[in-house]
Amino acid sequence: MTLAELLQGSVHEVAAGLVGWTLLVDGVGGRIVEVEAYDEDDPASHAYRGANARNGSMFGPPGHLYVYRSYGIHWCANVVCERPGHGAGVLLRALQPTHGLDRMRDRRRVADDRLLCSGPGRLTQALGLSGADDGADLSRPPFAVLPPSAPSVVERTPRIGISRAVEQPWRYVEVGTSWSSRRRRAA
DNA sequence: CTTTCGATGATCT
DNA sequence: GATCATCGAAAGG
Repeated sequence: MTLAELLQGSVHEVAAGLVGWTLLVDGVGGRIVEVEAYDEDDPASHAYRGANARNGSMFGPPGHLYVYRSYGIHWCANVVCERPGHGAGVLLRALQPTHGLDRMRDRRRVADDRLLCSGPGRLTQALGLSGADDGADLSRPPFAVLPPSAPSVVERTPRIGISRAVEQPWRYVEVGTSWSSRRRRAA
């Protein structure tokens, strides 16, 4: 399976399928363990009300990045999906760091490696992503997206930090990971 | 341990 | 003027 082949599917197939892949930026990154799907006709999606100056890359070619500023402070990154005439993407929420740990620690300055990439804003900071990367093609350097060696077990939960369509289970997390943005609550 | 709240800027109403 | 796909420090229990 190549990234281009995975991107042929629906936003939800792409989101679930991306879990376990490795994302690298200039050789720095890790395994994708948590994402969220933002589909067309999704009130929580930035693309819901059509294209604007911020979300334009969501309406561009699949396999590119949509990077936006969040709460005026952080950057968040999506993988753009193929939805002709609409905008859709998969928000990258957490990685299990595997490559370039030293560079990530330099950028993040946190005591615990668990905090390097466990959140959409943390992830972009660790990888050095910013608005300059909005629209960038993930199939070309300095980016690399590598398939997993074995399939992951993925669970669906409601998405985090939104106020519309809050009950849709469109967050995809690798079962058993300790690198997601939220630890599983005790039962 | 949990909850609250400020930062900060683009977009929406 | 309000909201927001967030984070981290501070305050409370």
